[in-house]
Amino acid sequence: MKLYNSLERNIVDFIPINDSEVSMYTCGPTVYDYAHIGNLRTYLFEDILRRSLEFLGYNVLHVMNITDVGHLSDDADDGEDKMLLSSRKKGMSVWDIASFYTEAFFKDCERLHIEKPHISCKATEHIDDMIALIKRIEKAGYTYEAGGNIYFDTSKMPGYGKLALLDRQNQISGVHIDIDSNKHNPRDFVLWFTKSKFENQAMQWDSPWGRGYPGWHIECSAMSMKYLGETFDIHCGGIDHLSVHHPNEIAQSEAATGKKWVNYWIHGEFLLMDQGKMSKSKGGFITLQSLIEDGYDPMDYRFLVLGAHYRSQLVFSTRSLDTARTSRQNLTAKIRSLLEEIGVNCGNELPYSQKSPDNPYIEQFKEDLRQDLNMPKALSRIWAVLKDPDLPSRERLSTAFEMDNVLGLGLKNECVAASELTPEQKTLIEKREEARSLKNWSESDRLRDELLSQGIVITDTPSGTKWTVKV
RNA sequence: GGCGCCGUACCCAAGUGGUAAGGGAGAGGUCUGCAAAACCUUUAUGCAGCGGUUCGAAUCCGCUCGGCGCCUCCA
Repeated sequence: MKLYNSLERNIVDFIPINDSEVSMYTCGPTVYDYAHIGNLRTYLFEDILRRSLEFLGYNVLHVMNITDVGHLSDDADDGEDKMLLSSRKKGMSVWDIASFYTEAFFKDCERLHIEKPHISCKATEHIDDMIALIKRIEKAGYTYEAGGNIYFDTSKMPGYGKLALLDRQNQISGVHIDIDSNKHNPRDFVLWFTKSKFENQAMQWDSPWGRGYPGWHIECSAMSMKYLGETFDIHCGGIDHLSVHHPNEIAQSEAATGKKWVNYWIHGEFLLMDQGKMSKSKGGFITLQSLIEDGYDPMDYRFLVLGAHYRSQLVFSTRSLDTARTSRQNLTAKIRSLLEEIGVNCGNELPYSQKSPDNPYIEQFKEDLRQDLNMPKALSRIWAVLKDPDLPSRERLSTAFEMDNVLGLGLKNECVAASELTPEQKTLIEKREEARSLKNWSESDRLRDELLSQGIVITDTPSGTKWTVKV
């Protein structure tokens, strides 16, 4: 397996710490609002990575955090707390906001066939772990107190910012940087806040440094190490985390343990709108729900995402989603016609075996996955299989279903309805057959239109008249 | 201003120095009373432009033009 490791800025061989066991941590959502489809692209990418690893024979332990602690809208000690802002707007408590959007998030994931992490951990349930970790960092000498807050001193960390190539960047630029005057260095960040300027700050905890709440970055370090150990294989997230969040996570984790923390950093690129990136803070974002209300199937969006490599920016448009929908519908239609051909109806046992079919397509498919998750290419293999005239229908299907373990399009749920027609509709079809045999075309066309208005699509084939339910 | 990424047909998109996958859309055809579907065929002597390295470049190097992201909360 080859993967692009952001740490090395290169595609490298993936070698887990323990043979075929893979420990993987993915940065989860901050639950103060719905996820937008840009957020969801990242979770789709992580799902595909996990499924690919599993398909290639690895045992994956997947941990994801739920950020349900309020965070400041910027890294300085000012700005609005997003959770608080949201709770004020909706007239709910911060705790209710968190649980409401957590549920909404998992519902979206389910609709997109994103596998649930083995462990989903809430920040608010791990405050003790964070405090313990900050203590370790403090003991190791990487912190200072200023203005009531505990800061991480980045100047004490030799390789700080390696991931983001920060050493190559010109920090003092013309662009504004609101420097928190308590910081010794602009890149320093808060581990623990005690000075909240918000009234009625609902989320506060006691700590050795005073009553307050944790900094933004510490939760990922504390929880990932708790469940995956002090060094683990893979850490994923959106590309935006490459420059601030992840370097800070690395700095504090490695300061605490003195060892390398994560071996492979894998980042998903952004989904862009015509005008630029989609962002929570700028508003105007698209949710999965809104796509569904516009008549799309969540699988249309999954299909769209599968069509681009995870490290490429993907520009979203109605047109591209329409194309994905058409293409996916063609794919499922092909599946259904093969099922029909071998006489499998809804409810029947599918012609699927656990054993990998003995044809070259699966091996090619695996090779595509091994090449840094080349999903567009992997996806093209399914067309090749389904269209291969030399392969028996049954084998085409079982190969496609096998591939779908990674693609996650739910192809096994496709089936041909055995009988859903009302007696009246059956009569209409019979009447039409009669009219056709008498070459009474106007009558037969009228009956076809009538059935169509009831959602029944009639097609005449060489082997007789067939009907399908309009999608 | 600094850092990084990208420019492949009408659209999306893969491409690992050796002669351009796949999907949409379009065009022709087979079939058909018609329609739809299905199937077949077809659509880039060229990969932003210009130089260079090489027997050979979409792939490597340089420059130019254009797009995007980051440097500030962000998937």
